[in-house]
Amino acid sequence: MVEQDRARGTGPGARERRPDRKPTMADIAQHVGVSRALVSIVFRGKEGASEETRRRIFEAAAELGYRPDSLARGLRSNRTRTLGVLFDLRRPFEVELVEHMYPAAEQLGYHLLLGAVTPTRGQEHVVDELLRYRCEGLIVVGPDLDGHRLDAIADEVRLVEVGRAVTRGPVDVVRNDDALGTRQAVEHLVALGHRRITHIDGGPNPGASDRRAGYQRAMTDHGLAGEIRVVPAGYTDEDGAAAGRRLLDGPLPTAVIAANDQAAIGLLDVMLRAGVRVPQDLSVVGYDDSRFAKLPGIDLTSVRQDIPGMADFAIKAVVERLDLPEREPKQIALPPQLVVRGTTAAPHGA
Amino acid sequence: MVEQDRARGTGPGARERRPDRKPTMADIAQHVGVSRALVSIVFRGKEGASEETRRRIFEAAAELGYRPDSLARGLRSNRTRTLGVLFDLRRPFEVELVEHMYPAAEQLGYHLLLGAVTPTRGQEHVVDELLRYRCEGLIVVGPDLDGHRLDAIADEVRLVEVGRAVTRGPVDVVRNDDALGTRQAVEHLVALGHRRITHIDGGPNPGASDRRAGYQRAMTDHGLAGEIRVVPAGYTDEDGAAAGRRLLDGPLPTAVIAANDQAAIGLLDVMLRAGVRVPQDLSVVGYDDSRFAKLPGIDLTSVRQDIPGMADFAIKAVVERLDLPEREPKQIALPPQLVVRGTTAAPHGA
DNA sequence: TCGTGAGACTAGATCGTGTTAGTAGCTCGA
DNA sequence: TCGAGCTACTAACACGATCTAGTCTCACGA
Repeated sequence: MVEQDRARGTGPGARERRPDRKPTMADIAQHVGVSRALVSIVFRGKEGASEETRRRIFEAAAELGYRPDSLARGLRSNRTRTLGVLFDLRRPFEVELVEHMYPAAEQLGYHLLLGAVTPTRGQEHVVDELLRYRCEGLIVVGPDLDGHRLDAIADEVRLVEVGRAVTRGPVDVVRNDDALGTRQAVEHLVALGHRRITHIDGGPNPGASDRRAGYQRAMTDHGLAGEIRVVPAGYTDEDGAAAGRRLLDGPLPTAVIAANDQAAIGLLDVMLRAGVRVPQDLSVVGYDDSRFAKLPGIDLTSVRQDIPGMADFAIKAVVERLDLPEREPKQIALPPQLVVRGTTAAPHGA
Repeated sequence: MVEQDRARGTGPGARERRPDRKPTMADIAQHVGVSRALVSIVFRGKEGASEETRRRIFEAAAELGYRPDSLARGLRSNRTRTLGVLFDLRRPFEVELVEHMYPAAEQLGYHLLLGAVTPTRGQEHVVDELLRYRCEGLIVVGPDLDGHRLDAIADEVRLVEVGRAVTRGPVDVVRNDDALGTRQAVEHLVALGHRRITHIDGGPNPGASDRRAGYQRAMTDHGLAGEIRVVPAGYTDEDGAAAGRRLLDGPLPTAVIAANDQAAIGLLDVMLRAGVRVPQDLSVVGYDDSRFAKLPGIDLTSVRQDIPGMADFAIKAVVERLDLPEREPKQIALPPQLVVRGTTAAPHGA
């Protein structure tokens, strides 16, 4: 049997396996006395092996400490069942998103290959790395790449973008309905009796323009177009603090909606130091419902993005396009939810 | 030439490459008119190819959009140059550690394969997955696995543990010198004039017992053995808040050292609500120097672990053991650094 | 007795690369 | 003229799995 000769050592002492080499299917085959192909059949759960043989093969595998080789499997079968996820480790929002992708992928029988963008590794670099590992699909969280580059990537692999508003080409897109989030914030405040509601703007950051537009439209819809006021800022503590100092120069509004939690926290700090009581003198709403918002000392009313929903959609979208190659790409914006905590209340005069 | 016939289509129209198949070295070889082996030589930068041929091969590769296949490469060469990293996505400390591992690995020519532990994927599961991808080394951050299991893993692959205090077996270990951190905190407070310094304990959590021991020894060394007081708590906001409420029942110390930042923040909140001024009435020190500590509204004095140092050591340790198989495993504890912010000051009476 | 079909199993090609052993062609010195 | 030693290159096997196209055995019906 040529098959069996391959497994090293037909000479004396052939029985023992080399301790420095990891066992392969050939080792199991030899141990059980069947062909390598049959071992493969058993491991893939295909029919064509007797119950008795299945049992013996599994036993031998356990005894030898066999572990299937993903590289060989992927190479031969052209199906790695692997999805690449490109994200930024420094953004807690993205990390949380990734965390929720795991169970979704697992349920559909796919693995996740994480590609972290860091200061030393740009998105371009990470995409390249992921594709070398033969990901079948790619999920790009918060893409920085320009449209042309993304088109080129979509040409090579199924692509899903998370968090980008406008896209063309054969790409699924899932994002938060940012405008709806600030609208919810406005409506919450209006219901409490507020009218003088100011928006702390997020500048050029992702989602910021939609958040601003949502604020403006909601204000207008409630007959408060005359009260619209937007203070330019950004997504950092410092941006929020600077905006807070600017607010203190003039007459205070009764409520502010910040573009995100960080900015809200920076603003909160400035206000508290200036003796402005929150929520009695000023209501504050953040955006993201981050871990910071939940801290006992902060307890910030904030807009929560549907992270599990986005993760789930992203995974299902790639897998669907893998299974049904001609499926049309979908673009979806999931509704966020306002989480009311301690920084909002009825205005003083109400 | 048998070699060239393998590249599909020797019949009419053979020139065009199939758009649905990714180009391989064989395609480049055919395009340039050399053997596949030579293409491999050029890509690996080995000698044995003329400058002219090198140039033509690189040109063809660029033109065809060739991308080396990591699976095939790893399979054949038995060198994946990949290090598996097992960590918990929900722990910002570990995420930050991983972030710093990237440049260290890159510099040594290794890739990182991230294996995230989540509620649905235990450490055992993740280790298995990483080994299937033929990682050459494994870095386990905050291992939960018992010693026997880790020994078994160390038998299959080079292993480095991050953050575990005691281990045996052929394993490198890098951790923070937790005891030194609390000692630094004690010395900072003593220098400010404090004597009644209480420790908010971390319970059974990783590092907590060392932090407690460091506190106790440092107090004793400064002749304050009689002032030692330990309040049982944990690593969460709630633990810290509960400890704070207990403290309020008796006479307050002038300073507390919490086992981590979260607990410190929970405690801070309780104190501020109770009208205790920080740092005038009570100094508070945290541990970890997390993002929370840096928030403007919190501004917590805290002990910073040397995250870049730990990441660097972990990567270098695995790679060294890969290059020099007989190198003795090292165990190291890196010194932390106290970051003084706004929650510590001289005690009231001083 | 023979053909047929199903069940259990195997041989050999194959995925894309790395690697070893070799060959063709050239120059050079004896 | 020969062999040695170089450079530039090629053929063929290997890695560990999957997959196609079989083979062998046995039972069954005609």
